[in-house]
Amino acid sequence: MSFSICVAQCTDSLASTMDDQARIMQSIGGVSLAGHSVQGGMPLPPPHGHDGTDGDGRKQDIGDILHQIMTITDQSLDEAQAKNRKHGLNCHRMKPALFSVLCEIKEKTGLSIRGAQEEDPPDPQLMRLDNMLLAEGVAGPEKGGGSAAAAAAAAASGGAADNSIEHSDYRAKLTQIRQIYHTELEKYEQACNEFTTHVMNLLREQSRTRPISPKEIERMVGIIHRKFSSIQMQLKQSTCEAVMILRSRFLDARRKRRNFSKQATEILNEYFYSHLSNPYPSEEAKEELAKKCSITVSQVSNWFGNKRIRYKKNIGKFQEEANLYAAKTAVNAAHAAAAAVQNSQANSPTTPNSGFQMKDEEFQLDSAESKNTLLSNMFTGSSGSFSLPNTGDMFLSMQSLNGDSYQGAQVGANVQSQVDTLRHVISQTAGYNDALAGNTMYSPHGLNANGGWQDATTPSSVISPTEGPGSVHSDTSN
DNA sequence: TCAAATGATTTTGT
DNA sequence: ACAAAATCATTTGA
Repeated sequence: MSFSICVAQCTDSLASTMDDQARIMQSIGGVSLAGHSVQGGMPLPPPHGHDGTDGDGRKQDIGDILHQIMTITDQSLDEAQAKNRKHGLNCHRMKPALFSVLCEIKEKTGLSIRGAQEEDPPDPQLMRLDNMLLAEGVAGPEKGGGSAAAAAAAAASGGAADNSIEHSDYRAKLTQIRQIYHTELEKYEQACNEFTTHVMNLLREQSRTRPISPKEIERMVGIIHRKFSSIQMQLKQSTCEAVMILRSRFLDARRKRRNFSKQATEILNEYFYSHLSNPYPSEEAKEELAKKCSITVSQVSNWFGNKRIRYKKNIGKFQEEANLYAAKTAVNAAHAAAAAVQNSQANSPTTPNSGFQMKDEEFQLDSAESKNTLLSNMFTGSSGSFSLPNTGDMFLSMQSLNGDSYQGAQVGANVQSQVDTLRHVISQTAGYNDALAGNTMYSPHGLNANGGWQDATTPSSVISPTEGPGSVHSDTSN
């Protein structure tokens, strides 16, 4: 990617900092060299000037040497020739003197290290990127961090998108990004180290011809590192972007929606229709449903939210479904009730509602519909005439089965919800037109006049005194 | 290919 | 914070 460009940039700017020094030297040299025009590449002049004028000769001498130094820095260093020349310069008798002069000049110009650059404070932007990469599992400890990151990502995106097939795909891509990131990072580090040692060597060598304090070297190293870390930041940034794109593509549940399994839908529907008067599962109930359906709790919440609204919007459309599930749970209810009654009879012979004993065999019918008819027949009586007060009484008695007052043996399954279901069945068949007669209790679906559920305020328990006797508060499910 | 169904998200109200 | 309502984006079945 932009690696080579960045390195080039870095080298450029580094070169420019070195140019600065060269320029300073040039300006220093420029003063004393005025008027001279010695071209580079010349062998060292004879140690001493020709004629007597001592000052003049020495001046020229120094000028020559300086110029040669300049030429050396200007020229490429890799020629073997240059080595010889450098050596010659280093061994020149004027060298120590020149060196000390340079030191002096340098001190006067106060070039050394101004401000020392304050141990660069941690860049907040970089920190943010680092944190994010760590959270996404791109940076940080080797393998295994990926799954944690995926989980974190899932949690961040609303808790949905559970461990599924898509996740493995996502993880594979994330690993790919991770690998690229790490190889690039390694490359940068290597390049940075190489470059640093190269510059250090260069400076060390130069320090023989000009004064370079260790602080200066340090500063130079700092510059290099800063340059490279800015490159690293670019890498981190683009990695973050890549992860973001990946995440939005793979973890956006809306895109990758999957219908729940039939079984899950069944379970949810069963719960919904058997708690029709108050279809607000408690937190525990949600958890249990989630476990049963192998979906998340928030998915359960979503499902109930959708279901409530859609049911309410078009009750007619759901009628059939409601009947189906009502019948289904009614069968279960019958099972449970039968078991419970038998159980309780064993314990206390005076258990009420003995008329509610149903035998399993009575429900061995193949279609839900026929079950339903059977049930409604049961409750409406053979004549088909359905009297509201009777059913009301019946439910009262049924509720007493599960009421607080009931001290007998434990009633097996959730009789409350079963009552709900049964009531629904009845309302579907005979009792429905009677609902207009003013008894809201038998209006289907537990919806009140305002279109709200009868006790939507508290999802679990709390019986409101205004409710009819048949009102059910469920959520003691099991 | 299309409409219906459906799971998820966003907006709004409390 | 939670639920209703509206909406979106996808799946499914004809």
